[in-house]
Amino acid sequence: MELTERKKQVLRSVVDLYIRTAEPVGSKAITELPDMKYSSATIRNEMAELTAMGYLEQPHTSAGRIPSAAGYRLYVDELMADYRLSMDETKSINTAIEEKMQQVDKMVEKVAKLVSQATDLPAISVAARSGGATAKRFDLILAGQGSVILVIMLSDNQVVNKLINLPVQVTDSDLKILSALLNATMTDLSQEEFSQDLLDRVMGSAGAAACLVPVIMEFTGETLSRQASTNMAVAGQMRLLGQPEYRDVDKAQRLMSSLDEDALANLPAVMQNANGTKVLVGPEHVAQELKDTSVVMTKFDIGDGLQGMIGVVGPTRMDYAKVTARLSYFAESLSKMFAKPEQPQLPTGQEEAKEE
Amino acid sequence: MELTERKKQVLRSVVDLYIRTAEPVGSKAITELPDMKYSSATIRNEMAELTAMGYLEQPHTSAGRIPSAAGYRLYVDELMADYRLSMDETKSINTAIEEKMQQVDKMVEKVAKLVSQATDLPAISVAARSGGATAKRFDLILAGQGSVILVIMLSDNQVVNKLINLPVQVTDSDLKILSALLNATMTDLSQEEFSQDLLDRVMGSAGAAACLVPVIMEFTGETLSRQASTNMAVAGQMRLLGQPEYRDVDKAQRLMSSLDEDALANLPAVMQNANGTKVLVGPEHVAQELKDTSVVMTKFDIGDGLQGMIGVVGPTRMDYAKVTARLSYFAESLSKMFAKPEQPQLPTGQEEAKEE
DNA sequence: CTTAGCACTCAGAGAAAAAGAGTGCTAACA
DNA sequence: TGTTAGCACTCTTTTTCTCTGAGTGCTAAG
Repeated sequence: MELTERKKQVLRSVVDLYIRTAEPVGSKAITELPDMKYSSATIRNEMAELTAMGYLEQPHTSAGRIPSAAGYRLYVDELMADYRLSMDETKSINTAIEEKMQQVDKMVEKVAKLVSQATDLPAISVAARSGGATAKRFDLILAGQGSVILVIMLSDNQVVNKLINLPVQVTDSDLKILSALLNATMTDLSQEEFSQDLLDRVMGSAGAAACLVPVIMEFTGETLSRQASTNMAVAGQMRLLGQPEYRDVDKAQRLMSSLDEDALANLPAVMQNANGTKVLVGPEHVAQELKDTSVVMTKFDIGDGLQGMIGVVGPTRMDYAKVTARLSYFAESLSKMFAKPEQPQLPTGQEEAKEE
Repeated sequence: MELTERKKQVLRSVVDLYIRTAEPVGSKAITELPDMKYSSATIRNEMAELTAMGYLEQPHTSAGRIPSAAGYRLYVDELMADYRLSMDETKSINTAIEEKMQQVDKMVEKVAKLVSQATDLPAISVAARSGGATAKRFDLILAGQGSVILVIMLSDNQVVNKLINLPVQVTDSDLKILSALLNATMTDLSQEEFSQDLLDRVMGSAGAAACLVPVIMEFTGETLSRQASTNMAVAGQMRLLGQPEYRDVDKAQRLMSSLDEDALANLPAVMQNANGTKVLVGPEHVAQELKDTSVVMTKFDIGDGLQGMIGVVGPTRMDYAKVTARLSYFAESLSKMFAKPEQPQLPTGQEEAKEE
């Protein structure tokens, strides 16, 4: 059987309507659409054939049709109309990004939150390093009696810090000496280069605060390897409840619990060598738990060897056109923001102050 | 009418059962409890009187009784049995705290997450400063061409950082000079002391990187005032769905949306001058939206003038004994952890590395 | 190839009936 | 005087049944 132009038009109409109403679509509803010049009988025939071809399904005999996974696939790949973002939409996305991206290390959480807001669906955001990070700078700060704060700045401009409690007293100048030493010897090293040998070498010249060195080295090593894997956040799970397919609390709950965890860990892998925006429809999923939801995701560039990914999860019946458009725009804006380090990302810094 | 010992016993039984089953409790069910030596008829009489006294209510004539707000109140204040935490529970709380509290500045989020996990209810965690914070140390780090990372360490050991993009080029030594200046002039100042005057003064001696000063000052001021107000996180909203009273998605959604926002902002105020663990039952609430949920909350000490608060939100029918016990223990452990700066919070630092 | 017409199917709404849980009251009992 | 057995009554919940209407597939005519 052939997929004629008219069949495509019918399929598109069914998907469009179903996305809007969440109810099975009957031949009559299609007839009433503008641009549809055929009678319900004709549409019925077409629909019957589309069903036979696997693009539509029927919940039961006397119901209308709903798109099958294959139907959505076709819709996403060929049929759906481009969704043009309105000025308002682009503007609100830009403002959000500008206002929220202040603290570098909370980036992932904030992006997830923003994307979720923009799409009204649960969102996930991941930052992963392709190469390995290195430490760019160490600072040691005395914090009260006997505890020290270690601040490490990574090559990707993330800042991590750790409170270390000491068994012995150290002075401010001890720390100055040690941090100079750390900066001299331990910066720009990849995780693999943190060897026993290095530890011995640093310990040798560490002076009074030597007891800190093993802790610092271990933490640094850990940090570098952790960052190397992934760093991800999920936001807006509750938004699923807004979708009629999740009126059933059990269903919603089942999905939600998987939204927190490993199921999502696989997603970045899917994006690995893909480019642009990718849509995973229902059963095409890697993760079992997500097999009746769809995922839209896209990559963006953070610079300094960091890869970002944002995505949203929703019912298969989600508004792919809108979601894809917003997500792509988001990715674009984020890439742009990270891409121009010479150029202030905010006009010139008057708005810097606004936070949260 | 008098609240006899037997009436109390009946009331306690009703609340206990209702907490466990979420179903109205009938006289028969009470009879079947061990330690209940009266017939259902007697219990019925008692229940009728408890209802008249306002401690119980009847959803409809032919249903059992459920506790009224007053009933819960009495239960919480006098009736409920102490819940003894098992070794497992205390251990898992301690391990969680030890493992997760590495990054000082992500404390609030992590505590919220942990508390929610421990109670299986949505949790909120707040850190608020009684006095004002001050900056303890400034660092400026050159990050690629034309952008600088500002790291501020606050008097409460929190570390905040901000990426600043520059309209002009600065060198590493410019930054050294400027940060020395900042550390000399801007540390230990409360928010109010950040005046135009100070700005002028610092600008005057700032040298090459002077253009950074306004941005830094503004950010610092903002940070101090923001930290001074509150810093809060909510976690585990979805856990509400596990409660039978929220099988109704609309209801759940309504509550959830208020869980994110202002409704909670009032809670810390309630704790202001209270001590220990506090229970707010349903209609006793400040926040309209929460009027048919209960909140259990408790304070803990972060040290350095910081006050912490943790709390959970749940149906009025929550297991107060268990929740209160866990929450109190949590608060205690956290206080302990923050209270001993001379003493390593982890044995001696071998485990420091574990993160996430 | 398209369309009008029609018999047929089946989910969902509603009404009616049946079941069951729990009560309040009375009267007997210790 | 406090306790309990017994019973009629109330009202929710569950089940069963009927009915309605949307939507279909097929046939035959345009």
